[in-house]
Amino acid sequence: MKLKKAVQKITLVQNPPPTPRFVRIKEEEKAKTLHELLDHLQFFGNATRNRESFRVTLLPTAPLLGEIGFWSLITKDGTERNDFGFRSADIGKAIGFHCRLWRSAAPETAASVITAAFASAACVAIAVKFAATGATAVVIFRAAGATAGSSNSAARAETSGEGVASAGIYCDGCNCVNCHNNVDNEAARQEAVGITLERNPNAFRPKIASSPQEPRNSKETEIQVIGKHNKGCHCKKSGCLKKYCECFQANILCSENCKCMDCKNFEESTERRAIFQRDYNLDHIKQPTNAAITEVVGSSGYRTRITPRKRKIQEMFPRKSAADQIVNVTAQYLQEIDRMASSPPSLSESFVSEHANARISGSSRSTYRSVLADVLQPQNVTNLCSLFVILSRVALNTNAETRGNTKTGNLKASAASSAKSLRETKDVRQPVCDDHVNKAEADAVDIADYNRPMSPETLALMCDEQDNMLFGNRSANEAAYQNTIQKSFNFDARSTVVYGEQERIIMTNFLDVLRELVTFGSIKG
DNA sequence: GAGTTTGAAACT
DNA sequence: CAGTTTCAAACTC
Ligand SMILES: [Zn+2]
Ligand SMILES: [Zn+2]
Ligand SMILES: [Zn+2]
Repeated sequence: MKLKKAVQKITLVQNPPPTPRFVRIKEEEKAKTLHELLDHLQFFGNATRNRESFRVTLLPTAPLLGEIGFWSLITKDGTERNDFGFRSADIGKAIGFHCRLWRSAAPETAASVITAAFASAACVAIAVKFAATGATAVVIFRAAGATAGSSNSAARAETSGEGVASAGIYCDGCNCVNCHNNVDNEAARQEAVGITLERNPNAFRPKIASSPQEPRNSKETEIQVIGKHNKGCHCKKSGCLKKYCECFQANILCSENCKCMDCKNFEESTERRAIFQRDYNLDHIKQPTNAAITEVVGSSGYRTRITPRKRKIQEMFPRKSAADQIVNVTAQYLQEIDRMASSPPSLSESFVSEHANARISGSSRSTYRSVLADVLQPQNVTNLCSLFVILSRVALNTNAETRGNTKTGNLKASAASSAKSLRETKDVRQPVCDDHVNKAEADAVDIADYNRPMSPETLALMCDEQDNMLFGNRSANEAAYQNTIQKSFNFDARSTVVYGEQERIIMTNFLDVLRELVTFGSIKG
């Protein structure tokens, strides 16, 4: 008993509460095999998520994936978009998310519904259904910081050091949680400043040399010329006439330090003049009596306070070991992946499929056809989506339970049957977006619910379930591993396990899907 | 220097 | 005006 307690203590020290981000995969080599596996697919971009929402950034190279067909994200007016986000709660709803089938004979654009989404340490998968045609697809994004061989960004941020504390200005009345940048924490603040300076001696140097800060009554144009951005801006799209531009924001003209494109922030610029004139009019003509007040905040941002934009230091007091603290509950499925990754990567393209029902009767020439169309059956996508949904519900309900009870059994059955149906490629004609599924999806908000603890009973059930469901006859090692997981954590650390378990369920089943697809690909090609 | 992540301005 | 999209700096490697 004593020994056990000691173990717990050590584990606790090594495992502080997980940050609300992706769990880092501990063993890099195994993680690498996972990424190798995922490299057999193609990522469309990177993704981060928090509790409420997903945020996805398309890779710059994404259009090149069009070799086998690709969708881009577009706005309603047809322009391309780089990144987008959506809320977990909106999954299953029509949210005006537009996709375009790229490189199709006749690029089609349609509003889409995100039918499911889930996130793991390694990837974010989003299932989309085209509203118009009913075509479905699953797109896989690489999770933030989950590039092969690297630790995740949360861990990396631990060692990064841009402080919030800036040049003697304290936070006061800010909304920071646990803010230490104030007079009560002078020592800590100084330390953070010191660390930051050590890393970057220029961290607190003003960006603007002799920028005009003094209020004045008129003739702004003359004053504005004074000052120069030390590093210069690198604007590309704003013309340096929006506050995106640090020069414009600082109320100075662009200089030779700038590497901006299409710069309109120079003395003779008519565009700049126009803005200036408009600003002046707003301040002095429309609201003449308020002139003194608007001195503080100009309508276009001139004369606003210049606050350098800095990334937050991670919790001000970096915990060095955090990178190594997250439990590795992924070992088992990673072993599976090892096996898989060593097989020939015949499935080397994006995981994109189309719904068979979507094809317009007769000719299909007008629609994009993936080279994987023969490999990826619609059922794969459908089943995968369904799996997301059901597993989401499992996770949700499991978390809602405070103690293990009979409900768990139902959920177990549900998940198990889902996984089963996923593997069987029976002809499931049911569209992903059927009503009852949609409802489930709407409920399935948060698969990885990080913080809620799970009872030991439930935990045990979940573990058993996975064993039966995924590994049939588990090895003694794996059994021991499961025990270790359960015994190694006290109440406080348990949420980590919960998250890990959920992730493992999902990823393992996800793995099954991928394996199945690889198998098909091997057979085909 | 390229690629990624982040905070925030701009937009609706 | 809250939610979403666009933007460029800060960051990492
Ligand atoms: Zn600029
Ligand atoms: Zn500039
Ligand atoms: Zn410029």
